[in-house]
Amino acid sequence: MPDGAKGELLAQLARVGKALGNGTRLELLDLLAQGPRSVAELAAAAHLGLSTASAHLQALKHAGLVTTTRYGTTVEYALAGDDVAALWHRVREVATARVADVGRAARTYLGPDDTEEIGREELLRRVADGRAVVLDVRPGPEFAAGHIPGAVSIPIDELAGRLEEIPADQEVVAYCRGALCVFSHDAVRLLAAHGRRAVRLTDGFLEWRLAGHPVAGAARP
Amino acid sequence: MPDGAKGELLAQLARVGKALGNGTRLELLDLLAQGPRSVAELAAAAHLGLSTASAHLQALKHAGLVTTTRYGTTVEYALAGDDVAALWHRVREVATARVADVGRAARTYLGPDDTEEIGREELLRRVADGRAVVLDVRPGPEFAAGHIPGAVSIPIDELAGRLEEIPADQEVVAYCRGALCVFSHDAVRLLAAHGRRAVRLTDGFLEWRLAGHPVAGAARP
DNA sequence: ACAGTATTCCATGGATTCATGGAGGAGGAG
DNA sequence: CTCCTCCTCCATGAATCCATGGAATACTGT
Repeated sequence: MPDGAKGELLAQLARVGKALGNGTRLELLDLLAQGPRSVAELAAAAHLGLSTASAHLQALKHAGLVTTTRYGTTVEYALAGDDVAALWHRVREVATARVADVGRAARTYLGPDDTEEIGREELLRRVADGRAVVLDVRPGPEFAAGHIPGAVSIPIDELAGRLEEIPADQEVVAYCRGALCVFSHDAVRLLAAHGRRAVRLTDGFLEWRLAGHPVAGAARP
Repeated sequence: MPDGAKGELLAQLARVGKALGNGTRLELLDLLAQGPRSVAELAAAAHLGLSTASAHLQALKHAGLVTTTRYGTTVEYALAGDDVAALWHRVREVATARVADVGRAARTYLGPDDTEEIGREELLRRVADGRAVVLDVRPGPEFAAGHIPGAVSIPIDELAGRLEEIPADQEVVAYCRGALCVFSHDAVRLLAAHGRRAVRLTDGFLEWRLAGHPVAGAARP
């Protein structure tokens, strides 16, 4: 890399890349793609120490990928914009398509390919027909920060104990955070094991939002 | 970042980010976005030692962003696909929009904002009207690997000595690699200094190709 | 087989990144 | 003012990354 103005420009661009070059930061970015969260919440959700989470969040902020807002004593981090969400989505897409080990790791993490998936348009069609109910299995705060209009929220942790809340005469379309999120896979398996007809959305809420579909409940206090 | 399957998946995804986290690699990626090149060519174009260039190219390959093909004794590196070009474009877009220092470094590198720019559609319109001639000021090999149909190739280094090759009765639309490439800025300034009416394409060939416009001369032997 | 060219491999020292625990600072409630 | 909560800053040692020059490898042409 040359010194001088060009080198300086490239070095600045590389800051964005560096921010994406750490699994912990990617996990935080993935959480933030679902909605704004405080440092403590993010640390808990990602099973990180507070210092560690804070440091990584500041690295993301320094790279311009997230912004902060102070509410009293808590600091809320949020994605800097939908272009950042699109960047994160593109990274996953390229990695999935181009790195064989990513496909392997994804299969290990998501489990066997035994669940049926449908696209966003097919979901809309089935809901319009009254054939399907949409089930959001993400943790409660993420549902609250925004979800597919009409979806029912039952976090995956509580699903086993709340099966009777789901109307028995319709099929279920479960979704979660995005293409590499395990919750919807687990939900479909759990529902199928209880004799319910269930499929999952191919990707998740991030892709739904990026595709420009309407979002419910995204108000900020 | 948790251990286990999820941590493994995130670590794999981070490999793509790490590959983007170094200015030298970004420069190589930017060159490869213009077309396939050998190691020696890339090293020369980026002013790198051969060992250094080779090591970085292998890092990009390990992250799945580029592929290699052997032709006799030379190894040709190429972008793994247009999804990688789109990723690189998105990184620049986010960095430009979100990191103040990038905007500053870009202005320093590209020079004062004294050149008129037009979009791709406007370029097509002016060419269709016979009002404008399109000038490709990238180095010869990049023009050969693909260019805007009908464009004339005069590398920026040779432009000062080849001004008479450009028809005097039309205005010039100069373009180069992409949004952060300095050649077209320099070309417009040079032409204007010689009394020619010249504007530049807002971005460059990378964006032209990604937008799905036709490309000439991209044949591979 | 031999010489020549293009590329990769390897060893090295210096710089950067990382996780972590404890101190420090900012704001709110009493 | 004082405690309390939430978060940031700081120091540290281990791990990783980086540029570089010289040796080793792969292939071509003779």
